[in-house]
Amino acid sequence: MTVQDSTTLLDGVLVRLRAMIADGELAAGAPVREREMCELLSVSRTPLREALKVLAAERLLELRPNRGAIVLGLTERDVRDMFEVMEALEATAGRLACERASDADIAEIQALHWQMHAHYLRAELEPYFRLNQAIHARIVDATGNAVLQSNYAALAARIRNARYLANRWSRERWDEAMREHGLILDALIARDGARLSEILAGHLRGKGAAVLEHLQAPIPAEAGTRSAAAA
Amino acid sequence: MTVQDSTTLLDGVLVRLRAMIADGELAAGAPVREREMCELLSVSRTPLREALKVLAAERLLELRPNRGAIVLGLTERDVRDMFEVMEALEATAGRLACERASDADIAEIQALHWQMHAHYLRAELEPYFRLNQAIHARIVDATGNAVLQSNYAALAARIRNARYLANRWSRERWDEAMREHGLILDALIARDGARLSEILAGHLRGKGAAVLEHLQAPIPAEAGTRSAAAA
DNA sequence: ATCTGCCAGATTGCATGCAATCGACCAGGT
DNA sequence: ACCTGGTCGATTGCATGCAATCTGGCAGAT
Repeated sequence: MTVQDSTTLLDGVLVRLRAMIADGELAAGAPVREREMCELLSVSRTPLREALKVLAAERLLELRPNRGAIVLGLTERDVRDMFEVMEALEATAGRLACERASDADIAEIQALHWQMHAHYLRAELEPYFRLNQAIHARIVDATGNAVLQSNYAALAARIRNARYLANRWSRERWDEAMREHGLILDALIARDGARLSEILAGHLRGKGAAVLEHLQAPIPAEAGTRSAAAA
Repeated sequence: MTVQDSTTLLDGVLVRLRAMIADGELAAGAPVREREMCELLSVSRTPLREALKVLAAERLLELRPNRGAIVLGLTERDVRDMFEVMEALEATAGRLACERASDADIAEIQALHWQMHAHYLRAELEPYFRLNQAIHARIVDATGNAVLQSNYAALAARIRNARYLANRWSRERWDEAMREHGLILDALIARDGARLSEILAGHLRGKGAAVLEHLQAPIPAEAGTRSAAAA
């Protein structure tokens, strides 16, 4: 699939660049040169430049005037801040989802849960994570709140681009997370909003703590000052 | 102040357009034609087009391929969704602010509070609202969480552009809001995070309910489908 | 040896030209 | 009278050219 398949070149470039960042193809700190990227994507500078501006507004890139763009990494502070906000969003999502989710929504989340559980048993990290993210996203979606959804998705995308976070889970943490997911499912099925909200918040705190712990030693190429480009 | 004073034309255009939308100079549903706006701002199409893309990503505009951009209005659903998210964010902000705010932060918020109170007594709506927004923003800032800050600011900006929301407060609602603000200040000074969090959430719910109530009758020019342009 | 000033290459910021697309209007047919 | 098909004007999407800015290296002075 090339960039040209989209309705507009800009859209295609956006999709492609976001994927490249999320997949680590463009690592944190990597410079993004206009002409170079133009050749790679086979588009002219105009749509590419427009895409860079949008991605900068999403805090995925940093634009340094006259000096090009670089992929924004996450500082420890960023991760901490983001988990705090995600905790707030998911807690609210849990409460609302219990009120508003359709039975079909819950059934689907349940199905995802057991799929994930199977991967957990087989210690298949990659698909486990994919389903994990899907479950959390589905809970948020089940609130029917589009604003909540998009804010959550934006944060999730930014965190995902720090791929190294996913490595080196301790077995204990994994077991604990899986246990928590069991409680999450129970609360959702019981439509106990207060309980689900609390569990999700605790789950996020645990996740955040684990991530931050593993963020101490392996400090990857870190770059990017906090200068607000266009937010 | 013209657009040219900024470091880059794009930045200038962004600031200017955001202000025009927030001030209602560009009303909801109004089309934004490139050439027209270029003349108005005295820039060429390139920086203007880049700005439009960014504003679309911020959900302030909607880009319709080959048909130009229009200013996005807020549906009742949008407002409801946004207040739900703001409630979550402010609740978290209240809790964190009590832990982390410096005494100077609190003193400043206190000063803003009494200024606002003075305007309340004189029934000066406009400055009252300005200070109201400033107080809430300051509480969020006091958490030191940049992610929380920017997410909150983005929502506040989108809501602010629906200016009609500010009109026709009932006296009762105003009194109640002022009372609540007194409690907010008390809790903050006492650094009682749990209490502040709860009060802020309730305050937001009240605000949201009041806004939605007044949103029933005066349905202004509404426009914009929910098609995600580039989010 | 270190520092300062300058120059050249590279890269971005902006302006503009061209082609493709969309919407409105009008003519013709049923 | 209503509907269908086609054309024209307007507007956007994209490509490219030019000037301004920044980086790195080098020469010369202290």
